[in-house]
Amino acid sequence: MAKDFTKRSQDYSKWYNELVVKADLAETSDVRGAMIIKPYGFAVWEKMQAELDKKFKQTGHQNAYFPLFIPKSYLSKEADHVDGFAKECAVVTHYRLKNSEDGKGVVVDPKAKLEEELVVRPTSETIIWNSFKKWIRSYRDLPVKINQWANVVRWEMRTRLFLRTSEFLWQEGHTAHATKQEAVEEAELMLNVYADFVENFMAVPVLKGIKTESERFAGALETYCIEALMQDGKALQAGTSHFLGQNFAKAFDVKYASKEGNEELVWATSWGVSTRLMGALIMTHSDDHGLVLPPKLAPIHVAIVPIYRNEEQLEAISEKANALKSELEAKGLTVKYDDRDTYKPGWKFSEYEFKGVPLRIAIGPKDLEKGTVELARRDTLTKEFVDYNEVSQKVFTLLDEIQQSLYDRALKFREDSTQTVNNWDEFKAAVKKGGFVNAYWDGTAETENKIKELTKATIRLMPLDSKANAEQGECVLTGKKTNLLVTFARAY
RNA sequence: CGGGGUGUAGCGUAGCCCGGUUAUCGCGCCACGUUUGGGACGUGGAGGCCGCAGGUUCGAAUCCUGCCACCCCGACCA
Repeated sequence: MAKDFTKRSQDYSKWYNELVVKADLAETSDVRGAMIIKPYGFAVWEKMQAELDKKFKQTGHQNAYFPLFIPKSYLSKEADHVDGFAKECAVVTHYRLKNSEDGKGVVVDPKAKLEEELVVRPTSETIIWNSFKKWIRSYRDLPVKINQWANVVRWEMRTRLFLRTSEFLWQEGHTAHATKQEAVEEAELMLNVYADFVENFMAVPVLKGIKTESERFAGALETYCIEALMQDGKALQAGTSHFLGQNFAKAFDVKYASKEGNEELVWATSWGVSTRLMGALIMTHSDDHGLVLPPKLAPIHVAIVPIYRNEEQLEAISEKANALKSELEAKGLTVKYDDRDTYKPGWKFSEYEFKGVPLRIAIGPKDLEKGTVELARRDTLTKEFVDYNEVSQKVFTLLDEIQQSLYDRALKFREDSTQTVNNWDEFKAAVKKGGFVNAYWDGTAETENKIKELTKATIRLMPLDSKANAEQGECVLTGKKTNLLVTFARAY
């Protein structure tokens, strides 16, 4: 399995592709750009969903479901929005097939052309706001705070498993508020929910900030984002939250009667994270031995492998293993006792290692004699013998430790990979080296584009409070005085 | 959608330049036996429209044309 597995230093993207497939997370499908998420990969995604869903509900949101198909005319109601997505929309034009003339298959029935073509949703603002219009009459109907778990389609030229696929899974939150302040607070709140989740559950440290105008979501006034740094020094946008102002309320004519009896446009937000988080997870923690999963997202916390020479030994070991399994499961862990006799222990060790199972316990004849087990941790690849009576406690301690140490390790990597530069030569060298590069920027799209052209680096984010920054510096490209100290990187 | 590369068994490959018996090897798979503290070994077995469609030829995995898919590098993006 991990034999002939590409090392990160040899070819990082090959390493990633092989890891995703060999760890049984996902595979490519016959449909261009679309992926098949396999049970093991989906189990990780389900853990992410479960935690996020809990957080959304705790912050007052309700789940709902809106159609996959959006009437083409809806999409064009908000000008910036349609501009942003038009180039990557799949369109449904017909609703029926018929047998082909030569009898060898089916063809689209030209008679079954749709009056109005349907767009497969690239995101759902328009169809949701079309409903909000019907739902919202008075200030008493506000706020409306909806989330939906769904698939969306964005026709991509180049795709990579989890990182960019034509169809992907995500959640999209859509809220409507009476005041600007409330909407801005909502967008900021959800950004914090994401950051909290990504850092504490995925053990992936993130920077929080806002996007420049050119990187902003199509139709938003402000896009808040969290950015993570991958091991190859490239940044990955892990989640976004948008303050949409009144753009969609205007486009869909969503007004409410205020307490004072005035007719007012409502204020909007939307926010989402996708299966792309799986890519962030993989590229933050995994190593040349395969996947590394933080305990909070691991579908299997502990794998127990018996080592035996005869049936008698297996029985004695199984008794101990099953007792331990029950004890750990009673405390909420997922434990796999792998007593298959079709694979040898060494093979199983490698398999669980490759699949990122945080802890592995081996029980053999020597352990039976000494009353111990061998406990191995995935993140450090270290092993130790532990008294059987203490192993349960030790497992919990170690899982916490692994969760924390993965985060600490990733944070240290990010800090070591963050540079602050003051002039163009330093900037070029820093971007070439990789990682986050902090530099002053004069605030113009022109300079931003020029920098992107010259170095492939983009502004990943501006600090949340950048507008309040009193410090002055010189733009790294133009030398103009500016107070905008922003973070650049090459990005996924 | 531009430039480059690759398509041979589930996976990785030899053969292709220079056309010619039954398409090579490894891994994996199946059966039986021996094994089991870091990817076991033996014996036997199954598995191929040589990416697809045309063409050249007595004869094509091999030569020609077109198409498709995947990978890498650009443009676009979560």
